Amino acid sequence: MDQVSPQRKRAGRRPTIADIAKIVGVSKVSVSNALNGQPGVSEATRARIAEVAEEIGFVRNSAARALSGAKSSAVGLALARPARMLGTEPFFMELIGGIENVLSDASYSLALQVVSDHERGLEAYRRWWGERQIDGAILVDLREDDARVPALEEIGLPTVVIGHPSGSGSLTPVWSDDAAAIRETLEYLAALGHRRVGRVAGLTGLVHTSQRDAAFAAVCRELGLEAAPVIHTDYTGMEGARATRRLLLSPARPTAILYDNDMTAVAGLSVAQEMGLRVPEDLSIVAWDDSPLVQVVRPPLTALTRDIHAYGAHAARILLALISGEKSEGYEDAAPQLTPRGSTAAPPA
Amino acid sequence: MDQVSPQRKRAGRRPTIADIAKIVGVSKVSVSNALNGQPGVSEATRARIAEVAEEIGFVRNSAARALSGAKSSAVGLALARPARMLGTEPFFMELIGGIENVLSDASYSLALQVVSDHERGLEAYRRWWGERQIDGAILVDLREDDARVPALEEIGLPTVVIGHPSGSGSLTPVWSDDAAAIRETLEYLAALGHRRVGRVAGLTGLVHTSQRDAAFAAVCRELGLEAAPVIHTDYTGMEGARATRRLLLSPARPTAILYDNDMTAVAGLSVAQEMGLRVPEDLSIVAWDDSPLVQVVRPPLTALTRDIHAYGAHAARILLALISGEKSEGYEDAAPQLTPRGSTAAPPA
DNA sequence: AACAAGCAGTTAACCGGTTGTCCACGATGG
DNA sequence: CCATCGTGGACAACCGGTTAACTGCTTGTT
Repeated sequence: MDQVSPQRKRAGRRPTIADIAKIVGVSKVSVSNALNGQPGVSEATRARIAEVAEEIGFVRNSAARALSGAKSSAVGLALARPARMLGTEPFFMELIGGIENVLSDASYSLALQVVSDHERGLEAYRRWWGERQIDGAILVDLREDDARVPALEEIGLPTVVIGHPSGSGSLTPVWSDDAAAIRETLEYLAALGHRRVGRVAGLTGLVHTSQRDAAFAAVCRELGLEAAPVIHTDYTGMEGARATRRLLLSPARPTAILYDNDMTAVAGLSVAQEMGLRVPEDLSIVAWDDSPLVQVVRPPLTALTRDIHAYGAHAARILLALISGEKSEGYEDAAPQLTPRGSTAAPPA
Repeated sequence: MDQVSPQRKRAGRRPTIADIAKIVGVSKVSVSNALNGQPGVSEATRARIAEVAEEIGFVRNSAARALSGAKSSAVGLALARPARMLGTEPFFMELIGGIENVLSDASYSLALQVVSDHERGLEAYRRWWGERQIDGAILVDLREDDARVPALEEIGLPTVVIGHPSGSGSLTPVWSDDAAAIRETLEYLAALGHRRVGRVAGLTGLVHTSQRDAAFAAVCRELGLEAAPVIHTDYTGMEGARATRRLLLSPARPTAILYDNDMTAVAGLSVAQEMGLRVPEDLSIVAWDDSPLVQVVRPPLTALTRDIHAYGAHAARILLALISGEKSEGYEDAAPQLTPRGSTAAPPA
């Protein structure tokens, strides 16, 4: 009866299990058990409860449930980027799409926060965890000596790191073999006859950047290629253009350039064409990450294709497994595949 | 004392206000009030409580707070897109960046769900609301006769619609004057001497598409321009290329084309160049939405610039106001500004 | 002097589920 | 015929924080 006069009976009060209990004539507990498939409720009552719940439009109050120690059915992802740069990165949207796909099948939702740097990102994870908002976390943009790794290890939050195991500590990594992709690309360029290959790389400090740097140097040496200087950028078109200009004006101008993302590659293409170089006759271009962008320019760019969507999906799947208590060694995703298009050819004689 | 023996005393129990209360020697309520800046607590006690809270690393349990009818400090955004298409749309990432910026200052987080269609999107909003996961919602991709509008009106969730007031019902709209932008563009093209202008539009059924369609037709008539057929696309490069091809092969080939987003414009540029047309000498191109993408191609594209980041920020700010009970008429953002670049010039004689 | 008002706190109840404990009832078994 | 067991279900306590109502006590008013 005390249900009838709460201090502030809101007009559109949402139905609770107590309402169902009253209607069916059983206790709250039975309703809870019935709705959760717990034993101790007869089939008949169970059916009746389900029916009434449906009828009055009952929705579980996840706050109440979480309060009683249950899961919160959400995972967190803090993206450390200057917000204005996000739009230029198809990568993350695709990744998020893949993650979401898996999560929503499990009725999990994704808490997303865009922060300015890793420090604030860590704060976000801490807050989410403190408030029991999330059951697990996904870490991206792994850096060398990333402070977030030990921090998340300490609070014991199930976490999947998108990045190479070498930097993920005891957290579960999901990664791809970038070195293999570099090798495939350089072998391809060497076979075409290129002897001097440049590289426009991404942000220094990121684990995958230095891994690619290392692989690039190693494979060049191995294949007897002359490695032009590696120039690091922030992935924007502007820096990609500048880096390309520097490479093309250097005394030892490369005959092919490998870019770390699609945007810098497209910018590089424009710069080359502006400088009167024909692509691919005078300069070959390879972009890391296939995307509509690299396919829409002329010539369409040879690219390292990977299924980013699947990548995100794998990460999410493993995270869900971790949350449900399973152990996981992580997952090595397929290495990026070289997709030759019109931007690569034999170097000028 | 009952604190000491809960049925399952987890090892790393997180501190609660009861712990603080015990240490400081006051009641839970005083702690709650102190921490929330409520009156009824002396400055001294307040300081002491803050100190202890900091010391033992207290974090509010938002589930418990939400259970007591408080806000959940999150807003929801369900994005209805085939997940794989997201990456191609800088627009949304920028928008989300802007939203996030404002939200995080208010310690709000954004619940994001990528769904396949509006129906599933509505489900997401319903679930979030039912579970008290969100205090407000943001609606994008407004369609004509959008079923989500009456649904959200009915459940009474504070909602901001990104889209024109004509379709937002009693929900609060945030929009920009697309008609003005169309007018500015067409006047500019007319002044250059163009007489026949084509348009590669976005998805039919979206409110802003038909608004632009209508404005385009009206202004063409007004200026005495011959409107080439409007071709609708799904915003992808592929359809943009196809549409461009159709326009350029039509008997009444336009001398200028206005595209509804950056991707189709860039695709159109490539198609034109492939067909041997020089841009801007033979064909002028204008892209809706400025982005790194349109600036990185050659020639860089004349574009309708708008500050999407600010757009998202405005929406978020208004939503927060709605949540705190204020009324709002909505907000008309600045109309997109024409930014002339190298892709527009006088038509061939 | 008497009373209202304000301040700093307290206690109890409550939000909506979940969990541990206990009970009544009927069937089973020896 | 009585002890045992299994089953559907009830009851109370609890999760952690918020709100309403109330209690002393100090201060200001008239």
